[in-house]
Amino acid sequence: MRATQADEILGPAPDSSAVTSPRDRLLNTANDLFYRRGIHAVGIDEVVGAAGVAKMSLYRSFPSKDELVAAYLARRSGLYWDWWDRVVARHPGKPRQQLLALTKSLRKRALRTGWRGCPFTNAACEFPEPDHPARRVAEANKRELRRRFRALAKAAGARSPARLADQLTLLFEGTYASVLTFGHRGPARALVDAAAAMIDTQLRKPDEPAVRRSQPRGVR
Amino acid sequence: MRATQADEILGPAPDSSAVTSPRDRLLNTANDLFYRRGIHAVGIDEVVGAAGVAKMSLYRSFPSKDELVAAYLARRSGLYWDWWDRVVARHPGKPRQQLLALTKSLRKRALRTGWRGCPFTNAACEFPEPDHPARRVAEANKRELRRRFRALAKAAGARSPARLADQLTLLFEGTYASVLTFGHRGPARALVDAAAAMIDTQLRKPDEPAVRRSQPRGVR
DNA sequence: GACCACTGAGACCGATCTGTCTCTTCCCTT
DNA sequence: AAGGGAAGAGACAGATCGGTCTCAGTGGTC
Repeated sequence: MRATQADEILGPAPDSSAVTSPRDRLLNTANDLFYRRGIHAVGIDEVVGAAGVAKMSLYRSFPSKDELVAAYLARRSGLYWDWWDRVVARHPGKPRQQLLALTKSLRKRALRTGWRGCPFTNAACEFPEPDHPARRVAEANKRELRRRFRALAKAAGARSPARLADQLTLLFEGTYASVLTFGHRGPARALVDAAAAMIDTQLRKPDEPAVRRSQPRGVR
Repeated sequence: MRATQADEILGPAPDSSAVTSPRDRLLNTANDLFYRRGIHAVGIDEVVGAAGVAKMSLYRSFPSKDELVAAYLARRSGLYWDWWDRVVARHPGKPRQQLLALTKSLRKRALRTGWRGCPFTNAACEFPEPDHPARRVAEANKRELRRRFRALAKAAGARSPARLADQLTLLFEGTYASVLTFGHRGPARALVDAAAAMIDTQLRKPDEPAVRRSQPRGVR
């Protein structure tokens, strides 16, 4: 009953206390505080206090704050691929439908209040140092994202899978980033239409007429 | 000789010292340090030291660090619109060419090493508080971006200017964000092709065949 | 030459940062 | 019942944070 279907990406609530181990409580609290408020803006004392855990318990489980951050991101990355696999599994053998389903699911997430974009991109924004443990986790997640997009684009028969993958990656990253300044009523609402246009353009034969399937009931 | 043509967005170099006022030196240094390393990661003492300025001179010009950050972003926003206007001015009366020129210029910037995406999005990432002065500047910049995209999309004759504007905003934000984790060899290279596809899809009549103009010499 | 506003230099403040150490309590196992 | 390991509580350290204050120098203006 931890990661429910309604909370596909975010993971369990931060207040699951007492019954779990200090380490789990710390990770839950770190997930909540670091994501909502930013990593630099949240101190160890606050994490420890909100988790209801002694400070020494933190340093018994993690060698440093940086490693706690990396662990928080690593767990979040696992949840992210869980979500991805769940969405993809709904359309087995139909890569085009899988790509569209991913964008639709992300769009739904982006319109929710309280969502603050991609934890990996946000962490990379806060930590420019190339060898920071948090950045390593974030970059690994992004490499995997690009790899999966390429695989799906290739399976869907895109003329240039690498390019379609990069275009979709741009749209995903744009959705993540746009909520930071525009909020949940911003351009993220255009994600599905944009992705559909990209996919159409890449899968249609060059001289084939454009079939504008999502045009009539479009947003705005 | 300050903001040269070769350095369209970034502004003057940080080491323009001595001759300028303490306030200008502080803004130059803040622009360099805050953008490269992040805002929370750079303390007042470091800014003051790198600028070669007394700490009191900072607090004589700015009431707080937050206001220095806001001033840095405000100046940067002005440089951003200077760049925009310059690019747009190259194709007077041709909004479609203007949109494409903007994406091409941004792509060129995105491929440069040392570029670390959008200072406004990055600042918004670091400061989630809704009433932070830096956030206010960042959000104003983004509102203006969206407004300008809508105006250009409308002038270009898009079927749905608001939607095309949002799609292009997504691509811009995606380009900004993607360099944070993928670096300058990441999916940002697909920006121009993606934007061209979006524009094509929106400006072509629904039953018109797709004219894939940038396909033959595409990247990858 | 006197005056004055501005600047640099640096001490200083309280708060907060990450991380360490000690001591006590509690629960589980045998 | 006894023992032991884990965890809570909190003091403590050293560094750094943003911000204030004082004082000496300096360059320009009447």
